[in-house]
Amino acid sequence: MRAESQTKSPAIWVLPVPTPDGEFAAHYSNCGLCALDFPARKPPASGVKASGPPPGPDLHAWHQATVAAVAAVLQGRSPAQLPPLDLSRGTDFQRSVWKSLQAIPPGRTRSYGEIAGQLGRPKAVRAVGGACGANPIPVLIPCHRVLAANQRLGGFSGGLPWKQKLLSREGTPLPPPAAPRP
DNA sequence: TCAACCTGGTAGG
DNA sequence: CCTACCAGGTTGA
Repeated sequence: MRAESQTKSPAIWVLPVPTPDGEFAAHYSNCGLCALDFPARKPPASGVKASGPPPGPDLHAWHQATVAAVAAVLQGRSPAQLPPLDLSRGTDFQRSVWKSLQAIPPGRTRSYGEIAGQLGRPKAVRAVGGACGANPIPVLIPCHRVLAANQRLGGFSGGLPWKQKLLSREGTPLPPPAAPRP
């Protein structure tokens, strides 16, 4: 046995994550959850998309944890447990940002500048925004809890409506109809 | 090398 | 309150 072609074929399994807000799609590598997609209007992956080598030890256990974790966040609560996260495809900077995001509890928010300063790069505010946008596992890695200065919403790759919905679920006071206006 | 980014702060109306 | 503009770190082509 030898590594046949693991260079370009990560072998990803995609499983559906049913929730009251739609069906998310969880992508797993042999190292854990590597991506989470928001509900699509027409999810092509309503099943398993296996291809190549065998999955991790317990793909089922991982997925069970994912489903429970996503459900918890959608209810504005902190997940009791997370599946192993495979963030290997991110840069060091991005991983450090994502790690900081995981430290933000539900109902609390930070600004891009706060995250940047926390990482020792107070000027890298824009880079932090970029890292948030590159977050492969939204919801579980709460990039939605990062607001712009002035408590404005800022942006969101997954769509601002989702950012608002997630924040309101955890009781975060959204900027009044006077300040916002992206 | 260059442009794009989920920003931030300042200046002016 | 709102637009305009510049400074700025990191990333991917």
